[in-house]
Amino acid sequence: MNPLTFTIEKEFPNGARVGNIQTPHGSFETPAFCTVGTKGTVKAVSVEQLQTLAKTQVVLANTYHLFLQPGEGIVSNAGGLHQFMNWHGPLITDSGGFQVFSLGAGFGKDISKFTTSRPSKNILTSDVKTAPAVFDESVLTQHSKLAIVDEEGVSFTSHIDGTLYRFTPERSVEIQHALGADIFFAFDECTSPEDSNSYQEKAGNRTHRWAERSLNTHQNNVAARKNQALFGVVQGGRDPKLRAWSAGIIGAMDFDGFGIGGSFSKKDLGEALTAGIDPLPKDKPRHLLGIGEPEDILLGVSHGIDMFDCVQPTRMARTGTLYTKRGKINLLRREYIRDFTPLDKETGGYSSDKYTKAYLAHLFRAKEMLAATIASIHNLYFIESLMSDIRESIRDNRFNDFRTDFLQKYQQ
RNA sequence: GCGUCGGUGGCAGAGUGGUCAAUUGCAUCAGACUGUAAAUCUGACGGAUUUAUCCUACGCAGGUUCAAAUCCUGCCCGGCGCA
Repeated sequence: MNPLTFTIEKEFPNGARVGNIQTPHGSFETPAFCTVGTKGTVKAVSVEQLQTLAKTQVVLANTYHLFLQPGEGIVSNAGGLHQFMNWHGPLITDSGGFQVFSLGAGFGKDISKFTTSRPSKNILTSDVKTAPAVFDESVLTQHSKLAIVDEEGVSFTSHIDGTLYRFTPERSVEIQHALGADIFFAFDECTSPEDSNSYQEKAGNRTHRWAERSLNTHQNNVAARKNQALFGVVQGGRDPKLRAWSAGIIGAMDFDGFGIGGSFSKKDLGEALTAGIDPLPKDKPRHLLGIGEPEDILLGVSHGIDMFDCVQPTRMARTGTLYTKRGKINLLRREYIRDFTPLDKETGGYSSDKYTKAYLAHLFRAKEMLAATIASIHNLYFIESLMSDIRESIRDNRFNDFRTDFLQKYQQ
């Protein structure tokens, strides 16, 4: 029995599609936004608020973080992550592959999912990418990073206490089995957009081998196979040819769905999607990892992406920025101190008309915790509402118009 | 009244002869953030500006010195102690 059923309700050739995914913990409609709850909590927001106020469909947690704290054994003893965190809806875990990048090549460099327009400082050249024959801890300190990759896996220095740990594809799958999410990801290497094509190819090959190993480990666990779906992750960097290559190889493996990983420059996301989605099987869900600005979601949907996850709505919320139909606003700006209008009347929903900008501006300035909560609920609802509008528009054959209209107002 | 310690930029608080328009924190202003090392980080923060420099500033007024927030004198104000 398959733990995941993906039903496509309507789709356009090589384009947007609407459907739903059933998991052992309920179903969700696609295209879907997966709210990120890295450490088994969506920062500043309770599960009850997610359900009733933010209209959250799916939550995504992180293997690396939960492994470090509290450890997968605790979560497993609690009865799995659903039980532990009291989220009984669809749940996903990410493999820790992104941390290979953010704590490794991207460490301290001002780059994460996208390159910045600013010239990045201290770009390490390919020397650091040379895997040592025998792993030596000093390599980490030598290059001031917390993670380093080799063929077998990745060695991490915990950002919490400096302890050295080792992740392999097998270990990542084992931890994710213990966490027990409905969907989880194969362990991959998220590469830097500043890596050369030859490195992208080398890392891609390794990610493909890791995908195979992740898949084997999962398939050998009969119990886990019944309850958990495994997604493989496409890499390939920014070159469309490499994207297509990686998608062809990962897409041919027996995964339940596919993640599209990597880090981009703003302008080549579209190309990467065009090249990287086509080789994937049409009947399986595609998840664009770590992307969540409205304009990027719309772009992804137009290419046939079914799932997104992103830190952006909650992180922005915590630092004082709200999404509105007319673009993002930073509540810490002087102009909102005396702005007694609702947060975003046009979006509707819980926080949009119950609280004023002046009140939230006050909470942020006073550093009250409730600021983060209200703002997070607002932003999450905004994105959920956008996803819902997107689905409706696909069903009604007017996605392109919707996209144009939305962006025109949003980017004015 | 006597003694003593002190008065520094919006606030707190360093500095105790030149490298001081003055460390740092807070506040303020602006910016960044996309599979969360993030309730975080970056920049600006006396005035003018040809961006080189000039002007005004460390309670007030004088003085010493090539040079004073820093030393001296007087005054004003505050804390503490004794009367």
